[in-house]
Amino acid sequence: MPFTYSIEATRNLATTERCIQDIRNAPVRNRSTQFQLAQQNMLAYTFGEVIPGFASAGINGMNYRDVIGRPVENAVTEGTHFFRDDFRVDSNAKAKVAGDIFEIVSSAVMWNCAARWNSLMVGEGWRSQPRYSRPTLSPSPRRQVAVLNLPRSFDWVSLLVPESQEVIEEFRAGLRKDGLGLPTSTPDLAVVVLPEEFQNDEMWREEIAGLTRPNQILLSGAYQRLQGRVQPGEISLAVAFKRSLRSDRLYQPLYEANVMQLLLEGKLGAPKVEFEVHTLAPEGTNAFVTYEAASLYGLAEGRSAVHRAIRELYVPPTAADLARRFFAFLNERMELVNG
Amino acid sequence: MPFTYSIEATRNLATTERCIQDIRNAPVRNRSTQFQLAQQNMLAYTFGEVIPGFASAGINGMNYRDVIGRPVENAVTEGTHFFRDDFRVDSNAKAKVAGDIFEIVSSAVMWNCAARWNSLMVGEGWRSQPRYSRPTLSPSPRRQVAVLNLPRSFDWVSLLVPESQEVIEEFRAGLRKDGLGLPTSTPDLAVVVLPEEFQNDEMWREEIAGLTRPNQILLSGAYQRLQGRVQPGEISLAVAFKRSLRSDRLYQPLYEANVMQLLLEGKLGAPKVEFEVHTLAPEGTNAFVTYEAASLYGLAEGRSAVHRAIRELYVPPTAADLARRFFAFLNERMELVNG
DNA sequence: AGTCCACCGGGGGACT
DNA sequence: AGTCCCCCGGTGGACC
Repeated sequence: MPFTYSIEATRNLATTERCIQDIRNAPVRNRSTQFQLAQQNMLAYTFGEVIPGFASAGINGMNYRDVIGRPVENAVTEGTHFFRDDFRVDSNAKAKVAGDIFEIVSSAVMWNCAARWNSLMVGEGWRSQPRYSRPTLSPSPRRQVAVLNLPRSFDWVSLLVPESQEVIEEFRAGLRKDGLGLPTSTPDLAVVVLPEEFQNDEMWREEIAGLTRPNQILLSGAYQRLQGRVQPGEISLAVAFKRSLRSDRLYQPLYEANVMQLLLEGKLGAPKVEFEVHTLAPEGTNAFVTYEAASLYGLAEGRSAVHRAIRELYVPPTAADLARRFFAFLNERMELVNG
Repeated sequence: MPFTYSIEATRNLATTERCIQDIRNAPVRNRSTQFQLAQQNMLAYTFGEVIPGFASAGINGMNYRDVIGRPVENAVTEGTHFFRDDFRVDSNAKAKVAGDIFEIVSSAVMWNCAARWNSLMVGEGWRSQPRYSRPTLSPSPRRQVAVLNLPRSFDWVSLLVPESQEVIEEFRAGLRKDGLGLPTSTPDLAVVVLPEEFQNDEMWREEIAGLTRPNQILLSGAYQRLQGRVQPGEISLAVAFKRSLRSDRLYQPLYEANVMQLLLEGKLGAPKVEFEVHTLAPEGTNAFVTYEAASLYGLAEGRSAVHRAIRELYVPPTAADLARRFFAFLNERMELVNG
């Protein structure tokens, strides 16, 4: 399972493990798709033994856009190898898969950061390979975190402890009388304080070696373990991943950040909700301006401590930069948690 | 310029007027586009003598999705005629053009509605062809409206009179001190009260006969005439057009409606801002739920008159339905304007 | 010629 | 097998 395409590795794959699935004889109803980009196989192929930022110096310091582009590149090489001139995938297929890969790989990088951080927090010291500077915050098992890659269709409110969900439910019940609502959806990823009952579990301190299918399932299913167990102030960071930007595609995170701030800060007394957006291709400067928008709830309340809805639009140059930045964030933000 | 593809009509077009432009020998830098869907030519071809809702009964009552799909259909027919197997356009090209056509044609329907409405308002009586039921509001020249199809990159604040822009600017100046902002963008269309200085102009009462290029320019440039001349309470309706929906593509209108409500209702004392979304393919019911969201500004203020940010997600069955609904809206909303 | 803007439909996977 | 979810890149035109 090489990061760099290998004809030998490809040859050894069972057809069900290949990156390209030929569905010309088993078409999906109402679609003309001939070949599918098997996203999970692609991740296992290219990142089966590699988590960027926790791999070789070459990969850790490689342009992150190129790293994220590699699975599609490898898949296209495979498809061309097996199907020659017949091979074709729609640009929308590549777009969909590239977007998911950016999200899943970045989540894996942050998962490993969290594992390393947690290991420091329980007093195991600071792992040295690959080298990142040691955080300065004084270690405490209560300052461990969980990185949750949230699934499609998720509702971040379901992470909260029942009492907090109840507060939100009552608020909504009041709105419903007037035919109103305040539906919540989700960021792509949430970093939360690891609940007390998990603070001795080793799994939260184990760095994964690659995105094999079992590891994919571990990461994508992790959120289920924490549903109903997070205090409002323990949602430490929310992230939206967008491989590239368009001016019309900026608003789901901006709106959701506003709603989270209204509910968590306004109704549940949580500290500032940190919501950021990651991209590899901002395409101009307009997005940075859009994301200077003040959080509407704070504005309306006329509070003194008004802040942006989106804390930052971040363009990771390399996986190592992403990791460094996340460590720095944890070092600062986790000070809020009593050690 | 037929609504139904005509080989004769196509044959008579100069190559610059054709719906398909062959750019294989003049490629756009960094693009692989071979044939362009000349959107403005397509509108002139299919709708050059037709404004749905103001045309024959067959077109007025035709499934609006099919009406809106016709320009691309005709263009593909033309392209296949001239270029046979060489002809290909990316689905993203069709997507872009179909979206713009939905916006421009719907704006034209509403433009003609406004013309008919205005004619009634200045005492010229109610035009009878095609037949729509006569509004009941007592006519007044001050109750005329302008339908503005707003361009890309627009800022709706620029419509407002200088005093109101000044209020917003001061509010923003306060935010800027904290590194914050509250940028505004735009709905696709705004219906505003026709300013006094235009209330005798005939152009606002003239129904257009079709989307010839000059008429396209008239409609798309109309907003320039009203910039700086609209009172905050005179933005009667804002519309976002989305030919089809996806759950991630709902939020620009939702967010912008919230910002408009904060600024117009909250800072400028305007009555309820009516912002709606039109689509031809909602794809499930989720969007209807998302758009039940209460306006965040009203919520935070704890005002009594909280309302939805988006008043309605509307799926026009036919152009005639769209026209009828707009007349009904005007009949109700324009009562707010002193006659 | 170059840059920016905002359009949306074809998607792989989760779930039923 | 059917439905839903949320991914984004290729676009025609405006403006420079």
